[in-house]
Amino acid sequence: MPRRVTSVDVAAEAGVSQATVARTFSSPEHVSPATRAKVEAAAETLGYVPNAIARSLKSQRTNIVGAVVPATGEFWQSVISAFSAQLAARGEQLLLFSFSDADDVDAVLASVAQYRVDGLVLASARIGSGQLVRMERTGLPLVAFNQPAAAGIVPSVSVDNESGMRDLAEHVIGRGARAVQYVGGISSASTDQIRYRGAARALGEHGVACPYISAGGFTYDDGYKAAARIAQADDLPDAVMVAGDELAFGVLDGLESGGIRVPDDLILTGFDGLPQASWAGYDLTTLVQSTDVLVEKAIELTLGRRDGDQTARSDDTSAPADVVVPGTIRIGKTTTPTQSPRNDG
Amino acid sequence: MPRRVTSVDVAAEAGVSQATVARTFSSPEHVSPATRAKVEAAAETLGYVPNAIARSLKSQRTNIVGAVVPATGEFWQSVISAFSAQLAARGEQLLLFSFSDADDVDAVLASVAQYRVDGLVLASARIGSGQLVRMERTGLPLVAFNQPAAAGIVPSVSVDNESGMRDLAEHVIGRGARAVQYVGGISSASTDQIRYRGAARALGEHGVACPYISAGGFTYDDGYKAAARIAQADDLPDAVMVAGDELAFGVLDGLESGGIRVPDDLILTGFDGLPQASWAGYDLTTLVQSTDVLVEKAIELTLGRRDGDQTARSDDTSAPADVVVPGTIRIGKTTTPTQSPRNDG
DNA sequence: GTTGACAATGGCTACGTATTCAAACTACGT
DNA sequence: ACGTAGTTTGAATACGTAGCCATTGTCAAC
Repeated sequence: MPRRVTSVDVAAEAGVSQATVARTFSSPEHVSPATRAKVEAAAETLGYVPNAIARSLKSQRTNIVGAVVPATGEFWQSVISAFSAQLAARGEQLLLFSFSDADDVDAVLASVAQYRVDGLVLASARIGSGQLVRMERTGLPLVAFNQPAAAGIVPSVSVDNESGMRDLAEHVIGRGARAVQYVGGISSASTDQIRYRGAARALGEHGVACPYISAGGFTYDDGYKAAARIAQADDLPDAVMVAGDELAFGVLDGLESGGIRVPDDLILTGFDGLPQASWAGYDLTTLVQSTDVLVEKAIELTLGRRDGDQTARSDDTSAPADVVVPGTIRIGKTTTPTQSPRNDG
Repeated sequence: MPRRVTSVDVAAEAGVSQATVARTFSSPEHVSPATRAKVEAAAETLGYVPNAIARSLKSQRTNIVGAVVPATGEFWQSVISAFSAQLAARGEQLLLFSFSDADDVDAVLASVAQYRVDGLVLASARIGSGQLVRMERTGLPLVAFNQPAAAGIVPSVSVDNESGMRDLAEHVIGRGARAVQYVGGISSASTDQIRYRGAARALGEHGVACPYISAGGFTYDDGYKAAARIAQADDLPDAVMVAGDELAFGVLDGLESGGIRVPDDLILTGFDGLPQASWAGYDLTTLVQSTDVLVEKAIELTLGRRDGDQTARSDDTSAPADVVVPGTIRIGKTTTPTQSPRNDG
C-alpha cells in the first residue's frame, strides 16, 4: 500500500518547501495566490489530507473536547446531542467517553486524561470528589455538568435543582395536593438529594409531608416498578413527584396499568424537560432544563468565553466558577384536571 | 504555569532514560521490577500522564473511531450509545461528528479525515455516493451504517429493510387490513425508499394498494402533522405503516388527538424498535433493529474482526463487504385487537 | 540610487513518544 | 576462564506538522 502522503510529498510535487505547504493549509493568507494554487493542485493530485494528530502535537491544541457521560438515559443522550452540535459550531469535536455503571470510572478518567483535549466535561454523579481533584491536577480545563456536589471543587454548571423542584411543589400544592410522595432514583446521587430537598422543604412550608420512595435508578423500568408499589399501598397519595422525566414516564404508565388515572386519581410531575414530555402521549408537567443554555455555559467554562478571549480562565480567582441555570416549569395534562374539579376539599 | 510534564522529566526524576519511561508505560514487561517501581514513583510525584497525541503520531494508531451521525433523532441517539459502549470495551474511543441538515456535510467529512482515526463510521443517508468515494480515497477504513445505497461502493452494514417491512406488511394483512397507507419521512432517503418498496411489494402480492404519504421528516412532530392529514381525508385506511418509530409515535398521538382510536379504528406499525416502542404508553408493533448486532458488525468491518486479526481487511477481494442483518418483528397493542373483532368482512 | 517597509518563501527545529540498535550486564554450562 | 544466550537499559531517530528566523524579492518614498 502506498505510504501516507504528507506535506513533504506535496511540497516536492508542487516545487515548494514544506513550510509553504503548511502555511497554505493553516494560514492561506500568508501565501501568494499563485503558489497557493500550485500547492492546492498538488495536494489534490496526491490526495493529501493534513494530519490533525501532528498538528495537535505541534500546536498544543487538539480542537477536541472530551466528555465523560453515562451511556444510558434519555436525558444524557439529549445532552450529548447538544454538546456535539454546539461544539461543531465552534470548530471543536466531541470525544465521547461513555460508561455504564459496571465500568471502572478510574480507568475511563485515566484514559481521557491522556488525550490532551482542549476542554473536558464530566457529567456523571458517579464521579466522586476525590476523582475530581485528581483530574484537576492534570491541568485540563474541566467542568462538572449537572453535578451539584462538585461545586466549590471544580467549575460546574447545573440547573437550579432545588428551586426547580420547589416550583413544582408549589404548583402541586396549588392543585390542591395534600398527600404527596416523592419517587427518587438513586438516593446517593447529589442531584437526587437536592431535588428531594427542594420538594420536601416547599411542601413542609405548607405542612405537607413528603415520603421518599427509591426506584433504584432513573430508567423507565425503574419507574414502572415503583408505580406498582405506590398502587398497591393502602392509601393512595393525591400527588406523586418524580425525580426525572424518564422515570416519570415509567411511573405514569405503571400507574395507569394499575388502573390509576392521571390526573384524575392523582397528579404527577417529572423533572428534566425531555422532548418526550412534550409529546401528546405523555404531556407531562415537568421542570424544563434548558439543555442548550447549560451546555453553552459548560463550553464557555472549559474553553473560555470566546476562542480569543483571555478573561475567562487566566486572571481567575482561586474559587472555581459555579454556574446555576434556572429551569422553567412546564404544565402538562398530568397536573391539569380533565374537568373542573367538583369536589372542593 | 508549570510546563507540561513529559516522559523526559520523569526520566530525569527517576534517574533513567526517556526510553525506559516509555517502556514502563507501553510495555511494562520489558522493564525490571525495580526500575519500574522507580519510574512509577517519579511519575506519581510529578503527576505525569502519557500523551496520547504524541503516541498516536509515533505509532500511527489513535485508538479513536470516528462517527458521522445526524445530530437528532431517537434512533441515532441509541446508535451512538451502542457504539460508544462497544468501542470502550475494545479500548477505543468515539470521536463524534454530528451534524444537522443545515450543516455542510463536505466540511464535516473533510474535518474527520484529518484525524487519523482507526476506523470511521458514516451513518447518514445525507452522505452521497460521490462523497463516499472521496472518503474511500483517503484510505481510512470506513463503513457505511444503515445506508443501503452505499452497498457496493464501500463496506456497509444495515438492517434488512425490505424484508423487515415485508414482514410487517404480512402481519398487517394477517390482521385483515385491506386499505393501507404508508407514511414515509424523506422520500429521497434510501432507507425510506427500500422500506416502502418492501411494503408495497408485499401488499401488492395480496392485491392491496399502498399509497405513499410523505411526512417531510422522521421526527415526532412530522408524524403528528401527517396524522392530521390522514384523519381529515374522506376515507380512513384500516392500517397505517410508518417508516420509523419516532415518526410513528407522532402519527399515533396525532391520530388519537383526532379522535381516531388505535387499534380499534385502524392499526399502526413502526420501524426501528426503539426502547420507547416497548414502553407501555405506546406499545408499538414495529420491526426491531438489533442495534447491538449492527454496531458490532460495523466495528468489525472498520477495525477488523479482532485487533490482531489479519484476515479482516488485508487479503480482501475488490468487492466491499456488505452485511445485512435481519430484524425481528415486535407485536404491540397497536395491531392487537382490544376485543375479538365483531365485524368480519 | 539608496533606503525602508513589507510580502513571500525556505531552512530548521521542537512538539512527546515508540522503537530500533547496540551496549552493558547477568547467568549458566563447559 | 570463556562463550553464549538472554535480559535490561540508553542513545538516537522518526512520526508530520507549525512557527521562528533569515533570506530574497518588490515597490514606493526620499
